[in-house]
Amino acid sequence: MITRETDYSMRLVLALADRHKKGISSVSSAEVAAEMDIPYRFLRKLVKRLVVGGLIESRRGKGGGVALAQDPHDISLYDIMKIMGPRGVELSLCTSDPKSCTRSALCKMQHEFSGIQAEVDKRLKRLRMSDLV
Amino acid sequence: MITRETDYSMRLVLALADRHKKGISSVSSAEVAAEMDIPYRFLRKLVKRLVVGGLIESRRGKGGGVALAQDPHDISLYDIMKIMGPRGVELSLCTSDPKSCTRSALCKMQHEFSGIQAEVDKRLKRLRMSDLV
DNA sequence: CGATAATGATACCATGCTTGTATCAATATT
DNA sequence: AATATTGATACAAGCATGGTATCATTATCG
Repeated sequence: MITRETDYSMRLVLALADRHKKGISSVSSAEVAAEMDIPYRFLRKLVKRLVVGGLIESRRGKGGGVALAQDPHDISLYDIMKIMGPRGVELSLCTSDPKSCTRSALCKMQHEFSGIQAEVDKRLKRLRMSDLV
Repeated sequence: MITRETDYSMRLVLALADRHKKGISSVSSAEVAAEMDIPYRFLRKLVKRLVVGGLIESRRGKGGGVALAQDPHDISLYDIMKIMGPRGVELSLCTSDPKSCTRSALCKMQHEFSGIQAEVDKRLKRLRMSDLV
């Protein structure tokens, strides 16, 4: 499921990829919030997580702001979703933690789920920010 | 995401498919709850929804119970997930309700999401209960 | 008829997740 | 020193999930 957090994060990264393309070194969170229609305070929280996650960089003080920490070509939707929470990427407990399923030995579904999970992951990793600017 | 409701519903349907195979016409919710390790009252709610959804049938009174309404071969995991709630099947608002995305015209992601959604749906539909008994 | 075994219908509740908001501290530029 | 930015943390409303409780209805069997 694409949550609001993921949605907003994508918008932010896309805005930064756009600046990157134009050779602009950084932009303030406030500007991105206004441009991409994201609640400012909410965006600030997301910025922090993406910084910790290594996708973007930030600089404090006047004239500061945020910028991509990597080339847009190296950032996939999968990367963003993983930072925004494992629950955004994983379909079921079955695949991520097989022990949580008491009858895993009997369950033929686990294999099927793994296949679906792998396919989804593959496609999310293939979807790079550079393709969307 | 596979929720508890979906998980329990699958267990129920699998138990009924097992009875179907053995030629047993019906079984009580209580028996399935005990056998499949599902909270009884919770299961009762799921039973109702699956009956309304047309996947299973129920008969009241002594000697009553529940049974499959269709052949196990005609019941897919997709069917169960759809009844348990659209949020179980759909990845994002983007694909189900394009109008909810204000910048849909600009958004190249919508197409990608649709592709992933279609692939997941295809696999879920392919996964039939008869394959799991 | 009456006891019993089952589902039908509703309502309720606790917990956690999602989506925000508010406040103050730290820091860099001018 | 003023200002514009991020950093850190706490708080809160709303909704979804998982689960429980109660009473009504219906079918079977003795």
